[in-house]
Amino acid sequence: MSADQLSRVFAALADPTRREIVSTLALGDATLVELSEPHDMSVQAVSKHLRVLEDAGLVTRSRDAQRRPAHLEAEVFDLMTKWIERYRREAEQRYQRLDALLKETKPKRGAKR
Amino acid sequence: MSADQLSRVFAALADPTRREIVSTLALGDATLVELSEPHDMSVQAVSKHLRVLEDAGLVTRSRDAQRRPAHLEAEVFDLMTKWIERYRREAEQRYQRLDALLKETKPKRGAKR
DNA sequence: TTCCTCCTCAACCAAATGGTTGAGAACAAC
DNA sequence: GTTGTTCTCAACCATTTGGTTGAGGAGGAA
Repeated sequence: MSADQLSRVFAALADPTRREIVSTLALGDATLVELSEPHDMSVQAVSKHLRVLEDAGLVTRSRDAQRRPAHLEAEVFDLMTKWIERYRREAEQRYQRLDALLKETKPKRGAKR
Repeated sequence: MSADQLSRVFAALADPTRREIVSTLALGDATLVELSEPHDMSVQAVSKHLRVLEDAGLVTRSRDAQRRPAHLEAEVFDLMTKWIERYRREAEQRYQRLDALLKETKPKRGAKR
């Protein structure tokens, strides 16, 4: 929906550490310390990454005593794929039209608006 | 392929201005000034955005006198969709397995590695 | 109670990001 | 030639980002 959320989702996945977190969570929910173990950085740093994923709506967190298990929200991926597919399809169609055109005539691309 | 390029592609699309540029280019190649007109910022600023898209491999540029028409490269989108689809599918499968499991027994999630 | 684990908050820092202005190269047109 | 357009480069600035350390709250276990 909002351009803002789309921006946050793309920005969240632009970081390799956060993509690894996502790939871990795809295998099952996990706590902060569990998510931190594979990474060579402080727990606080991973906590910040998790927060970014949460703000983007890619991750939700529940409560289990002092633990806060993180859970991957797969639906948000659809936001991206829809956006991507739209422009990929347009670009491909345009490419095919151009291709067809080239087979007939030698067009002079009129650049003006 | 490289995690680096994937990071650059996601980062490039995290900005609304750059997404608008992509959506414009999906309709056809365009020069810098043409791309700048709709945006309330300097040509140099748009040039920087275009550079980011270029570095991510989303855009290529040709040469026409002093003009440098930008062209959208649709193939790069596949990089993203492949990455996304992979984890979306995993997460969905896991969800369905968990769902099936819940219908049989009451499982205690063993959090330890 | 005391102790240990999990997590968060705050302050700080260096580097990257997104914008600006000004100068100038390359080229077409007059 | 001069003039105007397109684009790039460099310097600068404010804000954001991605990390650190230190302190401390909440809660289970001894």
